[in-house]
Parts: sequence; C-alpha cells; structure tokens
Amino acid sequence: MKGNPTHPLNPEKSGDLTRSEESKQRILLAGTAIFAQKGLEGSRVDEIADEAHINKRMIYHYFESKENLYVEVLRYNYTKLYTRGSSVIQSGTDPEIVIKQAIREYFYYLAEHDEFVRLMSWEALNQEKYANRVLPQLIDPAEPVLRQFLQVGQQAGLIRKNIDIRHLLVSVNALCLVYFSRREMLQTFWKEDIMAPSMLEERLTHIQDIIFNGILNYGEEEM
Amino acid sequence: MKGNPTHPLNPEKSGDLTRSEESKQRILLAGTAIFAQKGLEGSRVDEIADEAHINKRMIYHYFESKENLYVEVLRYNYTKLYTRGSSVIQSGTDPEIVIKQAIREYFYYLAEHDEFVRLMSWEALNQEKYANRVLPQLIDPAEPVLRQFLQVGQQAGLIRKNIDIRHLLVSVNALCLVYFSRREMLQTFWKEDIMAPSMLEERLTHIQDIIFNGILNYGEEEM
DNA sequence: TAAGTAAGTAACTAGTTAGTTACTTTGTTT
DNA sequence: AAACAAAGTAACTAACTAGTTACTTACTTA
Repeated sequence: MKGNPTHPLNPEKSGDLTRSEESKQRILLAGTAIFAQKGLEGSRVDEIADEAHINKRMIYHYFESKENLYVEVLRYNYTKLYTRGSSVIQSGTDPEIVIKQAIREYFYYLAEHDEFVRLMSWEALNQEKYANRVLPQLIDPAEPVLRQFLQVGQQAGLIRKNIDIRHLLVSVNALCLVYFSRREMLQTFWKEDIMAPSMLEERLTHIQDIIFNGILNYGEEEM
Repeated sequence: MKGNPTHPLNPEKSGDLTRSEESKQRILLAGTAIFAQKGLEGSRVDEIADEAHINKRMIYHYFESKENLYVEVLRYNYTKLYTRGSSVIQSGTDPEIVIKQAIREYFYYLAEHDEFVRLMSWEALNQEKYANRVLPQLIDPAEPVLRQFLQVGQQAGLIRKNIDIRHLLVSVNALCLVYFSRREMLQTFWKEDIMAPSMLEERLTHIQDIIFNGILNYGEEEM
C-alpha cells in the first residue's frame, strides 16, 4: 500500500483533469483491469489501490465501497461501448452496409476489449445484479432507434419477414461474443492463434456468411 | 455444521452404493449446486457441507481440498453431458436428421441444466484452468468421431464445402448457449418468459433456421 | 502569507474461512 | 464379543480482507 508519493499536478499528462478527477480516473482504470480479471468477489481492494498507485483510503473517499466502485466500473465501460455504438447506427445510409459495418465494429470492439467481454461474463454469472443498475439508463434511449432501424431494413426486404428481430440480435451477439468469451477453450483444441488478425477476419467472415446467407435476403443464391 | 446424525446404511435409498459412495455422491451434488451458483471463490466449504448434510471434515476426507472437489464436480458434470452426447452421434442414420436431433438435444440439455451452463461460464472466466484438467480426456476420444461424421455430411453435399467445420461447431454452441448464459439480461428487455416451453421452441426453430438456411444445403428455397 | 479545505497516508479492527486436530460412533471380520 | 477399520463430529487456528480511525501533506483563495 504505497500510494503515489510525489504526484505533482501534471498538466501535460492530465490535460484538463483536476488532480482528483485524475485520481478517480486511475481508480476506474485499475478497477476495470482487476475486476475484469477476478470478478467482484475475487478482487482485493488493496490490489486495486496498488494498481492505481493510490492509497486504499482514497477508493473509499471517491467510491464509498468496493461494490459501488464495481458498479461505476461497469457504468464506465458500458458507456464507452454504447457511445461508440450509437454513432455507427446514426450514420444512416444503405441498411445493408450499416448492418455489415455494425457487426464488424462490434466484433472488433470485443476483440480489442477483453476486459469488457469479461466484465459482461461476470455480470451474467451475477444474474446481472449490478449491470441492471446501469444498463437500462443506457439502453432505453438507444433501443427504439435500433428497433426502428431494423424494422426499416425488414420492410425494405433486406431482412426476411419471418425473422424475430430480438432473436436476430441475440444471435449476432452470440456469434461474436462466444468466440472471445470461450477463447481459452477454443485455443485448447485449435492449432492456430485464435486472436491472430487473419483468424479474426475468418471468424467475422463466417459470422457474416451465416447472418447474410441465413437470415437476410442477400441477392441471388451464390454458392 | 450439523452432519447427518443417524445415517443408517439404507439399502432401499442407496441402491448398490455403499455408505461412503453415497456420501461422495451427495458431496458432488451439493458441490455442483453451490459451485454453479457462486463459483470456486464465492463458495464456502461449510455451505457445501450443510447442503450435502455431511460434516465438513468428510469433504476433506474424500476430496482432499476445495479445489480438488471443484475439479471433480467439473468432471462429474462434463461426463454426464458427454456420455449423453456420444449416444446421439452414434445412432447414425440420415446426417440431416442426426444433426437436427443433436442440436435439439444439446439445446434442451442446456435448458434443463442451468448448473452446467453456469459451471462452463465460471470456467471460461477461470481461463479453463480447472476444466483443462478433465476436458481433454473426455473430448479427445470423441473428437475424431464427430469430425468424421461432419466430413461425411460435407461430402454428401449437406454442408457447404466452404464452411469451416470448427466455426460451425462454435456457432451452434454460441447460438444455443448465449440464450441461457445471458438469460437474465434478455429477460430484462423481453416481456415473455425466456424459459417458457413455447419460447424455447421458438428459439430452437430460429437456431435451426439460421444453421440450415445459412450453412447447410437444405433443399429448395422455401421462404 | 495565513487559513481552510482537498488529497493522501499508515496502522488498526472486526469478521470471515480453508483446513486441522483430537476425538466418538458405527460397521465388519474373525 | 473383541479388535479393528471406516465414517463421522466439534472445536480450533492461522491467514486474510473490507472498511475505519486519526493523522499529515499539498493546494487554493482571500
């Protein structure tokens, strides 16, 4: 439990952040790393303090409790994804291109954010106990936009009429997520490196192949 | 920490099991329930002892350590699935029917075995640390059988030639698993009960629709 | 520059838990 | 039925950890 002994206000590194905001930020990043690795129960507050180069007392000062820090770590990370997500949907041109692009963005977001994949997995096992405190606020405004977008895609004939859009969303999520959330399992049985760029591109192609040839009306038969 | 005070050897209830085998069995079942719910770290040995109606000391007598009990709980539960799985594959008639049946069996196995879904999820977060001690023994003999079966399906023209069978397996697994492993999340946003029989059948139909219309050569266009 | 406040620190406490010890009870074999 | 082994028990301990207390240092503003 060392804490950062000097800690001068460093305008170069901290930008516009005040010292306290910079400390909070460091705690959130450390919390993300540790909680993603070990979950709420498995993580030690002392460890997070060390990782953040801050005294444990300050975690209680800024976040009140371990549990509350965990919720704020979830909020921080979900917000990052949803902010990015909305910008993709809003760039509304051709639905087909937007759908393909959205799947690609989501897939590579997961590929590059192991902590996010793991935080979601911990929350699934927590029965979404903590995520439910932050997710509705984020999803409720986004949901009608997404739903309407997909309905337009359906009415334009791109998505088959008999497909339930909710299942489609679950399936896209599943096809992307499981590749990462179970990657140690896959890696046990695959020779190639699961995370190699060429393998990622192969997986994405497979997903788009399933979704577009299985669900969407995608021009002529082409096999 | 009561333990079972009377515990007469009860041949009616225990069948062929000796008393010690029956105790081991009770510990494994209790371990399955508690570890599935709370994971390795979150579970308390005292709690497992209570659930098994046995003294904690006996857990150490039969299983040596909490960690080792966890591994044996994994072995017990994976073995149950794999035993069932092999019998489906071996009933080798029409590949199309067998594939459909295998997906249905797996899907409903997961639907009925929440503890199994959760044990797998904990292991994913453990980077398969403990599952890797038992899985290869189970999968290694089954793998060539499955692979050859799928290759026959591919050569018979049922599965498109340009589909990587490994990705196909990951995808089927993903489409089934995520519906259950994230069900609290889905339930937050869906009105209907995710686990209602009609909803399960709907999900399975959707999965088979994706797989058969997207991946397999499934007769004529039918939409 | 003095006073007040925000940020940071070290040492402690109260509660918890995996694993052990020293023991008793139950069942089996000769 | 006596001797022995298997199964079961209660109470303990050593290690750990979330959260607190009483304090010092750094920064800001009048």
